[in-house]
Amino acid sequence: MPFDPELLKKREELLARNLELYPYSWERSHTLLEVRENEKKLMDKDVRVAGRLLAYRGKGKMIFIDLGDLDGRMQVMLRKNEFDEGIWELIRHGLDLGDWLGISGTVFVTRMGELSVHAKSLEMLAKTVVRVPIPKSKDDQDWNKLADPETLCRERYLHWTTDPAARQKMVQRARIISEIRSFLDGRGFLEVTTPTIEMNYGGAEARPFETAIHALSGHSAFLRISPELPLKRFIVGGFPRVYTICQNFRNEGIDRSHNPEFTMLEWYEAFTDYNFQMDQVEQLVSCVAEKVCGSMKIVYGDKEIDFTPPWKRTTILGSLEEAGIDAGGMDEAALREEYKKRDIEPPRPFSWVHAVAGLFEARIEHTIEQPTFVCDHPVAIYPLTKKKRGDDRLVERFEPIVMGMEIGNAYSELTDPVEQQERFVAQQSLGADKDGGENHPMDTDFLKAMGCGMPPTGGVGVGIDRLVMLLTDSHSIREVIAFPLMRTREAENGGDDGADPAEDTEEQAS
RNA sequence: GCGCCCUUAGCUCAGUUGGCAGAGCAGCUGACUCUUAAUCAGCGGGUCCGGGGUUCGAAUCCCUGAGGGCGCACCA
Repeated sequence: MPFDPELLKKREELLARNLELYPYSWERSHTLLEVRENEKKLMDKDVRVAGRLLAYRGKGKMIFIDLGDLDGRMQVMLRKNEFDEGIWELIRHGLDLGDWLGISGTVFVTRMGELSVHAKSLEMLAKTVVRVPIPKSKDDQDWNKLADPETLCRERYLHWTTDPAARQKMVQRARIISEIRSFLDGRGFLEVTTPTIEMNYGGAEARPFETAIHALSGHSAFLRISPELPLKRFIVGGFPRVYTICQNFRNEGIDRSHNPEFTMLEWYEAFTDYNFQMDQVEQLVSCVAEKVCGSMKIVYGDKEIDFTPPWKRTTILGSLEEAGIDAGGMDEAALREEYKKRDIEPPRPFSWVHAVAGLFEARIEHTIEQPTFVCDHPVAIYPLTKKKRGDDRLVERFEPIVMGMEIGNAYSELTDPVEQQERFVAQQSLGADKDGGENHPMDTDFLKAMGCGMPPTGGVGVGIDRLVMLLTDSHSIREVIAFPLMRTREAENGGDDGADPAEDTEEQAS
């Protein structure tokens, strides 16, 4: 049982005294922050405030409590001679840290100089039956602060309840998404919705989550790995500027910058190429940073990141050359030597394109700190991109990289339907060569759509979670995703059946 | 998937060489009408992550399972 027996008992006793513990509503006049911000105007005036009980300092016939709400905290003073006996009894023995309370009273300042509410009445808005680990704090120090990273993620309501900074992170995330919308809406983009469940998946190189549709006799279906192909159908259909903000699902690794389910922004703009979109990305991100963080220069860990345009622009081959690796002038054999010389594990299958991409990831990517566009990637890996003008080995693609993290991906989108078909075929044979044997399905309907005529288009994807990480100084994707994926806890019922399931799976596997 | 580490009261953590399970905060009882990590006096609180083993004796050592953290691999 998740409930605390002592608190359950207390709840029963209070209910038996005809006290309302879970009322239907409560009229609040100000948030705690509003009271603080309007101190002068509200001085000696009546207010009705509500919040969670965060601290209780009893001094016999006079009690001070602290209430907290979304973004504020306020002291409340209660005096015995100003309450009925029954309510005073509730105040003395019925309150626990975590309870939601409604206070009506007068704004004043204590002799110690603290802005407070002198309570005239107190009402219980929600009696807790779980011990909420409210920390004590003074200045910048905290005591007994919930610290177990597992609990913080699994029981996020406790994290939010006990840590204002964790709540603030969610507020910042919402603001960032809101500012992105208003930026794109302001430039004439249409926000559209694309399917989460698809009969065919595509738009990225990733293993999908597979499911089954009962209504279609168990026909297999997939969770979207990218909204790219549906969005391009919008372009074909005559919408020149579209975007979506959606969850993508990739059945792959989980670590500090990867969650199986993550939020993606993608937009497509007809009649533009990747050069145009580079300008647009730096404008979007710098604008959002300024609106949400108050400046284009932000702090991340012990570094300062400057999002002020223009950002540095480089290429895969150019950045390798800067690092003393002339990959552009090397053939496959020379690249193989380079891997040996630098003791880097070579990609498999080994080819010029994979070798170049691999060298960049191993040697360059993590060293990039300030916002940088890395352009012109090897062709074979990116089947949805136009070839680089003047170099058939490359495609017109860029990735904005900040603090070693890819925060996006953009193309001059491939619009020649016949070349698209050829690239899909080439990608399939490439997939068959890999040890995973991962094979992407051919989306012939998408080819038909492109065959109907797709205007020149620049497309951009931005990983919202990673952008939020940067703008909120978060160093794990779990800090900015409200409910990150966690393994379920098993064998909570006890018993000695712990070993059996493992044996079963081993048998099935062999 | 591989390696290393962690799991003790509601929370944060001690726990020596294998020898009665500990502290602070929270909680309970009492005192206190301007406190603010309130203070003071007293009290209660445990599946030491689960299961098995070694031992006269296990939080501690061994095996095994679960969950978590970090690193590696995977992930354009």
